[in-house]
Amino acid sequence: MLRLSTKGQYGVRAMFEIAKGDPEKPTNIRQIAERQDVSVAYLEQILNTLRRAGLIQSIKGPGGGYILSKTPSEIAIGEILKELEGPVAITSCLDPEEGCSRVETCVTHLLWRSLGEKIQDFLNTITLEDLLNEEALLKEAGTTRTISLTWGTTG
Amino acid sequence: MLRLSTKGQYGVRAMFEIAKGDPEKPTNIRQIAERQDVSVAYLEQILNTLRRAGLIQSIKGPGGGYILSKTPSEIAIGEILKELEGPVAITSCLDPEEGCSRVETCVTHLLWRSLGEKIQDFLNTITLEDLLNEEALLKEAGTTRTISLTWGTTG
DNA sequence: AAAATACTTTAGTGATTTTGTCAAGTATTA
DNA sequence: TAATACTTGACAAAATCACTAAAGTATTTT
Ligand code: FES
Ligand code: FES
Repeated sequence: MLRLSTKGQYGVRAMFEIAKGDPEKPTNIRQIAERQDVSVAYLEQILNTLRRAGLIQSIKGPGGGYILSKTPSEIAIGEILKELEGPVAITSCLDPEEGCSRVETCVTHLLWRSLGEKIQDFLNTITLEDLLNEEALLKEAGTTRTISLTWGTTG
Repeated sequence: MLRLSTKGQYGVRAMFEIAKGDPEKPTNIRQIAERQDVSVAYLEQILNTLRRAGLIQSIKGPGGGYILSKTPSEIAIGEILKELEGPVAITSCLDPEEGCSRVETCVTHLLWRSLGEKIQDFLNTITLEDLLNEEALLKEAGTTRTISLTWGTTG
């Protein structure tokens, strides 16, 4: 339950891949596609959305590609997902575009709203920089799984 | 994003409706359907799943219906959803039945896992009793929205 | 100017999932 | 034994997902 679409997943992975690159040298779409194992055509859609949202910039011509509009620490995962999948809305009742007449008296509504806010908070806290740091830790530890996540459950 | 299917939503609402009833007198399916505005046929599917999972018991014959197998405080929302929608799995990589070869080195995987665990923890903390208490508060406050949720975001 | 590179945009499509409905049961009790 | 009520499995319309395809626009190098 509560699955994220591939669009959101690929979007985050693509942003991560761009973040890993040199801020001066754009990462081109084929590199992203290859490293993250996603089709170029599908990535085009995704990166386009993210560019229109202002999260990345594109540079055309030979040697072109994509760069981040802000530093990795300023880009939260929640922002990326929001652009690709809209705001967190556990139920249609919570969707600004749909709504529900029961809202006023519905107890479960409060539950879903509360859960949604918790998720949103979490996603807005984690940034691309956190992912970069995490990868550094992963490599250090070799194949051993890192537990020292600042956003882990044990914390 | 991250929408719950209606099956899960209706399931929780149905369980709440049963929890509201007298533990001695079963709530019949038509009452649930009417009060929660869901079709009887669809509810049958849902309640059947929940019964097989042991969360509710059915009582046949005239005056029959459904009762909870445990007290409301012993039934977490997470249990209900798990039966109707399977475990939380933000990505297919996290699904026990699917998996992914990248798991070992994938940073985003750690992110989704962490988020999933947070959601799971939350859903396992809230019980039907919490919902009952919340409704009592709601009625007390009239149309004013209650903010005093123990599981609210204001903490 | 021309060619190469690379991003941009819009359509369309097959597979899958969701959201139910329908119909024919079985079990229990007044 | 009739009425009530739960049980089960099959099925289907609708929506969403996860892409693919193709033609276009912009920029830079030669
Ligand atoms: S059913 Fe829509 S708010 Fe509860
Ligand atoms: S893509 Fe499957 S674990 Fe990251």
